[in-house]
Amino acid sequence: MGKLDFAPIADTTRRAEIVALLRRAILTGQLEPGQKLNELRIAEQMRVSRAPLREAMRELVQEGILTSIPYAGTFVIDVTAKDIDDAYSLNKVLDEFAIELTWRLRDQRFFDELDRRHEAVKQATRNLDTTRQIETALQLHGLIHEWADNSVLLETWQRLASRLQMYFALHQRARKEPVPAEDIHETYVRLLKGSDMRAAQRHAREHIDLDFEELLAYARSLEQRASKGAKATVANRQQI
Amino acid sequence: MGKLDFAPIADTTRRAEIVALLRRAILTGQLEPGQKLNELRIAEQMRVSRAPLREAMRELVQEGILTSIPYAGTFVIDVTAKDIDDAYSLNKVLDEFAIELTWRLRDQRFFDELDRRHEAVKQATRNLDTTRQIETALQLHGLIHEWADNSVLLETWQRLASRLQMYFALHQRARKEPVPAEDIHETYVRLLKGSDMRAAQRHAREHIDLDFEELLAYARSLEQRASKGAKATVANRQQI
DNA sequence: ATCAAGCAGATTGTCGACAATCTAACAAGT
DNA sequence: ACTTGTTAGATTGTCGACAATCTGCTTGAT
Repeated sequence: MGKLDFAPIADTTRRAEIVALLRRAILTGQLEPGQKLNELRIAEQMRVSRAPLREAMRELVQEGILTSIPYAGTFVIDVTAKDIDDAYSLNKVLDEFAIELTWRLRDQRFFDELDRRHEAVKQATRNLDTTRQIETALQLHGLIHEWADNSVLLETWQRLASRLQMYFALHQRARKEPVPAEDIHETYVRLLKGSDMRAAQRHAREHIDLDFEELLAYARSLEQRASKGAKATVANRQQI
Repeated sequence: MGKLDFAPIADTTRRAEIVALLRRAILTGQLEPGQKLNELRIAEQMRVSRAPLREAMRELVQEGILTSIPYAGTFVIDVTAKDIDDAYSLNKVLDEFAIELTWRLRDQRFFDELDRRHEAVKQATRNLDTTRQIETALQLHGLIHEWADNSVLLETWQRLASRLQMYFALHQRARKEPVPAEDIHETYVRLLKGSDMRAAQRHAREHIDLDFEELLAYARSLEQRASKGAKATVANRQQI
């Protein structure tokens, strides 16, 4: 009997595929915040009945990237500057905790994986693939949460990462300029490889690694515009 | 125009009521960990079709208290000692963060609400209503998260609190002895009213306020038993 | 002109039935 | 005895249709 360990086979329900499709559409910004999801239309587009689609939407509502109002519809969550700020501040706390848990568990496999993900970010940056750049950067940051061996922390992080990805995608789509070429994750990776845990934690708490300041400024500017134009966000709601 | 603020009217979908019913059943321990939820049977019992029931179950899966295996069924999550430990250690981190955020926002209304919830715990304790005691204790601890004015933190706490409630309910049902009569929350409340934030945070991090040690010991004993009887947890799976 | 009542039209919520898949029991072969 | 096929039953996944609810427009009265 060989000691080969197989990976679990893929979920073969329509529901699971719909969840993946919708999540991707939302996180990449193809579905904009506030936008209403018309069940009939989406179901027809996907060649699927409404039952699995509705179940998928229920999952994404609980995942925090959709919101549902009975008999009115299901919408992509609206993003406010406060939401971003809240998410970011909690993120810092979780990072600090994850570093603490991960620290003594670091080994060669950890360092290798860290380099691998770091390299993926750099490659996406070189390719000017902004969507992938966001994705890989979050995966790089997610490693400490995966490695921390705390399932509840990991779940929490993944929920948070979904939103962060959405926020950044939103931001990237808004600004037309190319992404920064320099490597902003260099320090982060170096500290995680080092021997000073406190320094790594401090970096997580203090350093704006993911361009958050710019993201926040963008969100605030959006709200300025919205408050001037009365209920602009509502008016902008489109149907898919 | 009066400045009366109305509460949102109740959700009138079957789905929402089913979610509430199921959640209550799980958190009070009426549905045991590992137990399978038979859709047809539950739907008949609730006089509801499977569609809203399934949607409700999808929500609870994402909420983390149910788990689903395609074409096999949906089960109440299994509880391991590690799960409890993970949840508790994250809980401490979140508490510390919540205290930091709440601290400068404390006002008379906060203190009043703190006392009100504290009183509710004491009353449930006097009445020997263990289920309600757990519920009120978690509501007491939840106040700092509600007050912190960070929506992401609050969401995260609520997910965590669901699990904690489930764990404690499990424990309480197992031990036949009456609950402790003394008031273990006295110090917690006093520190939250005081002026030393660090002390309050230290208390949250160090003091075992919610009988966690005993809960952990119980969970570990369960696993001891399980490992002896091979796959006892699976064998014990009952249908509702 | 303003406002309430009421009437389509569209959309969400729910239902019952059917299809796909799993489980367990049994039979047959080695 | 042990594995491998087969089959019947039960359960989950999906579908199409109907009911409940909302939205916006029209109508009519003041």
